[in-house]
Amino acid sequence: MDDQQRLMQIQSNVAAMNNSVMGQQQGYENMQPTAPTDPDRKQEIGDILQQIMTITDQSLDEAQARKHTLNCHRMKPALFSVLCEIKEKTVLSIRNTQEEEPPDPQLMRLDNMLIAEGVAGPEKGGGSSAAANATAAASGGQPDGAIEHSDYRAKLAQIRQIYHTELEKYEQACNEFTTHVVNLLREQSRTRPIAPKEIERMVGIIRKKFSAIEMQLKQSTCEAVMILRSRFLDARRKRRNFSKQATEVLNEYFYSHLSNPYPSEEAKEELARKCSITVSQISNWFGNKRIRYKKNIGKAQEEANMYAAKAARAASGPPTPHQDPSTPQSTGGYGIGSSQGGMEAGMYMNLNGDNYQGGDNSVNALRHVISQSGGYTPDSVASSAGMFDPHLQQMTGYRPVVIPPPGTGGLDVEEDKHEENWAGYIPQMNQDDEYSDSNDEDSPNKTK
DNA sequence: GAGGATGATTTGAA
DNA sequence: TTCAAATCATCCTC
Repeated sequence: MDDQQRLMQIQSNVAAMNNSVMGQQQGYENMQPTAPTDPDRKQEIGDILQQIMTITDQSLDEAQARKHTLNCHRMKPALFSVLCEIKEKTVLSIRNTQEEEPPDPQLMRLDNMLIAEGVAGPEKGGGSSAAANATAAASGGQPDGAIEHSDYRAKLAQIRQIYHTELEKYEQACNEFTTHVVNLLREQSRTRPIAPKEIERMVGIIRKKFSAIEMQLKQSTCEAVMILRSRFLDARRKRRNFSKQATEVLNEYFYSHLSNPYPSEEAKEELARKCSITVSQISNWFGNKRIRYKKNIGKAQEEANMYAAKAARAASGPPTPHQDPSTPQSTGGYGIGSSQGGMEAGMYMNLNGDNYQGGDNSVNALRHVISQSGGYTPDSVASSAGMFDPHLQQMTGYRPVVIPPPGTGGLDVEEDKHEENWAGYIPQMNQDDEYSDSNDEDSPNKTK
């Protein structure tokens, strides 16, 4: 509907309502020296409306003067109330067409993310705690991790602060602007019909505009957090070798449980504590170790020799004049005699799973270590001076060994569910032959 | 810088 | 979920 039509409608409404406003007009008429006739009155109302319609086309001073004239016009209250009524109807019809909009899913997603990341809502662990976990995993619990973590937290705190500052600014600006517009509308309501609902609607529009700006801010904040996070997670890929001591501990465990190198959860946790790395890193390490052991069994056996010798030295320990023969010293590893709940001290096993009551010398210790490492019989140990013979690198013949007797708690490893698969990779002496000829390519139990 | 070593990740199977 | 295997990415040694 254009201005002209609206004007016509208002005029006809005014004409129709003329009778109803007559009562009001009576008072004014009494105040006026002359009472105009009907056509004159219509003309007058038409003029007033025309003036209202064109008031915006005039200069400020001119409009101000016109406004003043209109305000003082005797017909003003009646006209004003009619216009208010019409306006009210219009506003209601607009309002009715405006459905209550459901919350924007995008905004909800952003809000949820910001809360989860600890940027919005109360300051809590959120993303920073996730970061802490990831950093711990990345750094292996080493001090560097703490540095990275604090760095991440500092940056996240910075983002949080910027976000809240900006949000506050927007809210303040929104409130100021709303107040300004409301005041303006109230001011205007003196000269033109403005219903409270219209003001409400205007406030709603302003808030909507500002919430759109807020959404942009939230989006930018989310992006900043994602960038920070991705940088942080990229750092996770930066590999750091474990400390020498940690590798030693892990290798000792591996070679002293060579028959079944699958540490239980408890053992993993204990190893993780000892090595200052995470349980998942322990799992990774054992996974890699098993694969690489299989792939390069020759080299692995050299390493096994080394650790066997080392364990033997540790087991024999410094000479003690009155050592109890029934309690050989711990290997220092996680197997027998260790604090890990392994087999009782002095209880060793041979290939057949028989217990061997150990003595007090290094041969016994070797028996233990080697039985743990590869399941050599005491005899074979003795014949090979308690070490993996270099020939072992070429050795053939692998079969399951070292079955812990029931009820002993066994080796500190998981149940033997993997043993069958792994058994094929355990170096094993043929009990009839001391060891196979290194060049015996046709040996029936060749290395896989 | 090349190449091996090594920790982490991905993928598929059980 | 855990594991094996393959692969990636980085470190380390020469």
